[in-house]
Amino acid sequence: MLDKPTVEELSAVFKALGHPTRLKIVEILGSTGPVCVCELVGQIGCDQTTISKHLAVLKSTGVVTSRKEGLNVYYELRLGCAYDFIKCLERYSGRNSPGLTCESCRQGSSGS
Amino acid sequence: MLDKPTVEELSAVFKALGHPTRLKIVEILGSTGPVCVCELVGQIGCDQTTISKHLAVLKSTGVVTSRKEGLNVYYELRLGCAYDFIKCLERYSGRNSPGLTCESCRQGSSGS
DNA sequence: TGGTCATATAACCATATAGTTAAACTATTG
DNA sequence: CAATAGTTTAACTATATGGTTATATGACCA
Repeated sequence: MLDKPTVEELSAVFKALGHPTRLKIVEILGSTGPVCVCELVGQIGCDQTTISKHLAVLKSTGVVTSRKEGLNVYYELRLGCAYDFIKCLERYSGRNSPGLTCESCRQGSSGS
Repeated sequence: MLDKPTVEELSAVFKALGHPTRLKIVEILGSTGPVCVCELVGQIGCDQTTISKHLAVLKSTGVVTSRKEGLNVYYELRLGCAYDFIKCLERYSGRNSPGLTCESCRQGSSGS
């Protein structure tokens, strides 16, 4: 049985996603599957140590997992849910949309 | 047509949700509908000015809206999507679950 | 075993964030 | 119009965060 996470744990997930670089990482992982750090560095164009620190944040909050393969470390999105939510938000942009709820996310989620 | 938000705008939404108090606010708004500030203060047990500042963050990122009614200001969840995602995450707790994706969020979200 | 590549960690600094207190609005009531 | 209630804003301080540089770890190869 899964014990319900505390609000602190939950908000830590949001916080982890609350940085442009980390969000880009999640988008890349979500759209292309597991990639190694150097690949992320190449695509995002940040310093390697910066990416590495961001990955550590994502990993510590359970958003991604990692596995070592030879010299490389491959990161994979664990919280596919997050990617779905991002896609959801992208359609319901910040200020332009009057709409409240994203139907494609809503489904069996209404039970308390 | 809605223009796709930038990754900065998107991450700002996550960042806004990335604080325990703000997440509590969203949970309350999501589960009970619009409430006034004093109600939130009562339920959460923070200083009123602190709540007010958190509400400003949520509002500026488009997560909630507000309307004045007499002396009170009522806040309402605009991004129902966020509440769904929270519920989703609650079922797929941080470390305990091996599962990757929350089916109740996933649906028509896969198209880029 | 020494060198090199991919990644992670440590130390440091500048900036952002959150909480607190005090003061300012704003709308209602008398 | 004064007093009051609900809410917001401003100013301040302590702490957290993010980026940078330098260094460490760990795996592969000569």
